[in-house]
Amino acid sequence: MDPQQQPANEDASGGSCKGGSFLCRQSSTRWTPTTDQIRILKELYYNNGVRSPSAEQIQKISARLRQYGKIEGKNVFYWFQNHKARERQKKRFTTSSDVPMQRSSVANASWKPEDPLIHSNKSPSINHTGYSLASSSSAGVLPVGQMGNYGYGSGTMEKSFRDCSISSSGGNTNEVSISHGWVGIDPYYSSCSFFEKRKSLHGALDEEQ
Amino acid sequence: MDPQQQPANEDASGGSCKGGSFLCRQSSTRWTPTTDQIRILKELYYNNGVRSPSAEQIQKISARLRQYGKIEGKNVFYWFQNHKARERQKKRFTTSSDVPMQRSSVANASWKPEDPLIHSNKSPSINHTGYSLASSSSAGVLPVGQMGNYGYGSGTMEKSFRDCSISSSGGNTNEVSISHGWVGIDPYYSSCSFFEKRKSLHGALDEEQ
DNA sequence: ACGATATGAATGAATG
DNA sequence: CATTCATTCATATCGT
Repeated sequence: MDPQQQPANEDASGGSCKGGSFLCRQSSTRWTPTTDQIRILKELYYNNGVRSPSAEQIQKISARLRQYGKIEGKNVFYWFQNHKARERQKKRFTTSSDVPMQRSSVANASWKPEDPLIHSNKSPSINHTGYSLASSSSAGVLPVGQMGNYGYGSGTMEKSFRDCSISSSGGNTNEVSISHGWVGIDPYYSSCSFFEKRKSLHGALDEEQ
Repeated sequence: MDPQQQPANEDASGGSCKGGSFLCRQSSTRWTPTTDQIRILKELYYNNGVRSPSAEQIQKISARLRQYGKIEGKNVFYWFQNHKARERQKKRFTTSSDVPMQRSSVANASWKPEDPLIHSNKSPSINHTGYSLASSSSAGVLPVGQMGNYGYGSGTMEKSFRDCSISSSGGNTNEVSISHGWVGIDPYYSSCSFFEKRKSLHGALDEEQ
């Protein structure tokens, strides 16, 4: 497995606007998360219980993930939405109105293969904890203890922690040296800058900050 | 009762190969529908107009199909998704150089007459029972036929603009449906579209670069 | 054995 | 939040 397609170069906009004629649709501009980005996202999702990050959190997260490749806020937003939705959906298909039973047998082996396991080549004893979005920086704020709600049902209260500053310079979180480099901050230009972002979502937008 | 009524014998597909043809022994990862399963799926698709079964239907369908071989909910789900998508895709090309179809209201049962032809096995008379999808005792279960038949559009429009038609059918409805966002630079662009403004993310999702 | 095609699976992006 | 669409990847199967 490891469907991770080849190292997606972040140039992303590579193809650019399907040249040819007007009508520029950033084709192929679908964000392709890198393994590291996915790893982190899952960490946030499972370890931190983040399910529907708020605008601020989204920004922070995306900022942090940007270290690993191009990414925008909406990507993070959609990622969480999808991940959550799919998890639920899976349950919906498999779990038929099953009465509360204790046997833990048949209830699984159905949908998602669940964590694809991002096997990075890290040492067997990694433990790069403290990666919680919230820790790493200021001394004061610290993870408010995860609401320990992995089992869902917490959906609405995930706004426990507050500031998640992404102190990039701490030089701390560098727990694993990513293998294939290319990370870097690439100056990705959007060829089609006409409507690249400011107007992509629903077209509206605004002023509000 | 024994909900776990899984016909163990089917397992990989061993016994299901009664088609008298090939395909026997393929323990691979991916689900390989048996001829019977395909037959039924197509029946549902074409005869019943099922295109996007909902969770419950999926459960029922998969339960029924399980008689013919191993199958899980997700398989059914994906099957319909793919079938629908591919049919559309295929048609997209077929209808490419044709008169601008007027796209009348496709609000009726009329799945295109193309492809039905389910070449089933040699069995001269298969005769699968009627519809007994309903497996539970509870009432309410009925033939899965939920032909909603939303035509979606055979729109052969250029790319993927969903039809932005304001239902103007003669009058039995007064719903104005518009929503699509995305400002395009396309010639057709004119009506539908625009803001949705949901004040929750947009501002945040968008980020400065 | 390959290469082409069909089709299952996965997931980003949207819409309602 | 549920549902749906589009795209792409992975693999099975078939043709030559």
